[in-house]
Amino acid sequence: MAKIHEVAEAAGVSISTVSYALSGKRTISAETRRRIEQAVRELDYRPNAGARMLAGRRTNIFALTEPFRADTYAPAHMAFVLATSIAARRYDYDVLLLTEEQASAGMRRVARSGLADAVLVLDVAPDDERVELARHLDIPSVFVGVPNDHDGLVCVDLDFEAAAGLAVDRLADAGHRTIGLLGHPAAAYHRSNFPPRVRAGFERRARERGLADTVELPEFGGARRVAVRAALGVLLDRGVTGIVLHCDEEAHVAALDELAARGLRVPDDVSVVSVGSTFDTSSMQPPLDVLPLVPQASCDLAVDLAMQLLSDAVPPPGVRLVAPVYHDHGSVAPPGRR
Amino acid sequence: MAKIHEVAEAAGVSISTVSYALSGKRTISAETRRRIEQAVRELDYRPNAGARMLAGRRTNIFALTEPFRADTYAPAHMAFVLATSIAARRYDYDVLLLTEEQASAGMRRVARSGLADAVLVLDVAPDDERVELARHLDIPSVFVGVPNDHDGLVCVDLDFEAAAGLAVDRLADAGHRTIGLLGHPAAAYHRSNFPPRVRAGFERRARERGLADTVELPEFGGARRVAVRAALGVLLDRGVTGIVLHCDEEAHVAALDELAARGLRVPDDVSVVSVGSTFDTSSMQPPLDVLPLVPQASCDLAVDLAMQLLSDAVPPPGVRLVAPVYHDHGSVAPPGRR
DNA sequence: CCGTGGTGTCGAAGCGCTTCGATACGCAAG
DNA sequence: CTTGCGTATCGAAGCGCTTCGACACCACGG
Repeated sequence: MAKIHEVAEAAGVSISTVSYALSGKRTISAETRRRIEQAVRELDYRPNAGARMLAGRRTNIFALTEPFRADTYAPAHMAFVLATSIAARRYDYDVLLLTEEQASAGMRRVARSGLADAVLVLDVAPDDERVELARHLDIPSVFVGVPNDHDGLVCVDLDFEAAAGLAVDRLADAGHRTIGLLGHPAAAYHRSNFPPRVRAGFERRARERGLADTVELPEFGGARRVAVRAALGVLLDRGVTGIVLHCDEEAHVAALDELAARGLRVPDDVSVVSVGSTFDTSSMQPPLDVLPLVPQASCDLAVDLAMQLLSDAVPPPGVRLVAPVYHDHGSVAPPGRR
Repeated sequence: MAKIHEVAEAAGVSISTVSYALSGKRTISAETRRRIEQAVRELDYRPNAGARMLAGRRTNIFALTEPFRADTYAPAHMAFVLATSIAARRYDYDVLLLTEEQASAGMRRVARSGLADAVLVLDVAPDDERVELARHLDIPSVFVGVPNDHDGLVCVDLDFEAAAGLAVDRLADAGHRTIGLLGHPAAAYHRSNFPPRVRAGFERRARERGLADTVELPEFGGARRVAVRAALGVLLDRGVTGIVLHCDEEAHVAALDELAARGLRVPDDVSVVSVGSTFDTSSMQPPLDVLPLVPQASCDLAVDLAMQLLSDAVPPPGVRLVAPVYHDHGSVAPPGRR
């Protein structure tokens, strides 16, 4: 592996000139820069990571804490990890994966050994042990997700509440007066930070628009299909004509199957809107309107904020909500043909 | 963050003594070691990662290349990433995640900057671009999976061929004379390294045991269920009484549903064995016998090998196959009641 | 002509650790 | 009493980079 000293020699300049040329922190004449860049290319030079960390007090590494649990829904989490990694690369940062069940241990270890410049916190629980730790860590952190107690933290997330509100609006605008939310199982409301926000947004907007609303949280203990069937039954019995779906892909499919089995067509008999999905609802049978959760949107912003936290223009703590976007796939229509 | 110098001071010894006490590379008296350990605890000391890399020529980091593709089956891949991370922690190693589509770029970058001590290669394709690169890299690598051309590489994997062979044996031992393999879609046979090995093991053992065998690779282009139904139809039409399943969870479920729909009971009418699954087949309806792919087994071994490659007792290149284990859940019985 | 300020480059001092060789000590053997 | 050796510890030299302050040079105005 070539070293900066060899580059300097090849370019006929001093070591420090090479360093400045590469970092751009001091002006270097065009000609000198050209020679240095050529030497770098010829020698296939890349600064040694350890030396850079030690001298520069920059590791160019983000720690990513993602405490994989048994019940973790893999596809969504993988999408977030991937999106974070891609976002980090834009700034020439790499991602160190912390997966230990004792999430705090990893964060503390990495911070104390100066292995990372900042911590990105994924899969945030409403009452997350990492919140308290983040406050006392000596490197900055960004939460992708909003814990209950987020005082002094920098958080990024989709505005789930607004998303649910827009879903309700769409149904109300189409003329529905009785709507229902088919949500994640009740347990998810303690484990994850966003289901409660969807529910709150749903209920608030329903109230504001004067709609009758019902919330059903199927228990997936046994067969998923059975639970979804039961929940859907409750909603339909109450005369629901518009349904907001906030659950995983399997439950979506099960719900659509069940509607079909009951002879109900979407959107002719029932209107459906999906909220906060990370999977593709546009190729379902039928395609569903959706206000998706886009990992890239949150992760790009999270990485941007992390970079700012490392600069001297430190942004203030607070929650940054990403505005939801409505994608129309034709699953909402006026009620009443039933 | 405390530094080694402060630890030395607190323990009343020199810096080098602290270093040796912590690394164990020279003998330190029990009493001195005690004082040092106490100082470390009190100061909450952790060696600075950058300094360690620079001076020690050890980064304590493994790079993990996992080129997430659109068609990646998330749960299995996540399981491997997690297993690797856990295995690495046993040696106080952290994992740096390389996800770039251009997988080689990340490997090269990390190797050239000395960011990692070794590369762990996941999600290996039969004709993987990382193979050639690994040969020319100046840090060692371990492949979890076996590429076609694995000359000079260190590879670890489940012995898929043996697993398929054992599955066939089980069916043959139970008295089945006509068996079928319901495999991954044909495309997977180019993308991944193990489907061909399962197929080869299946066909070879079937031949050895004198069985009639059929291989069906459903195309999941449209609805999964439809494809699985068709493939299963072909197998049953040919008089298959024993089925080996080597496909994803969804296809398993679809296959069992389809059997039930045809009024065929497992194992009374048809025997079924699952091969190389990472998901739980014991809680399916009905529970299925399985020769599972256990991420932990492969990843533990891969990390062990990586550590050896970093030691002076460098193991020879070659393929290390993990022996498959048969888990009986009662889905195989003698044929003929049909 | 000298002073002034901007521009481009260099030398050297670290960053915090590991590790080599040297040293000091005590103890058994000669 | 010296010699030799093993044990426990120390000092100092890097590891490869960043960055600070210094300096040389040139163009400009006075």
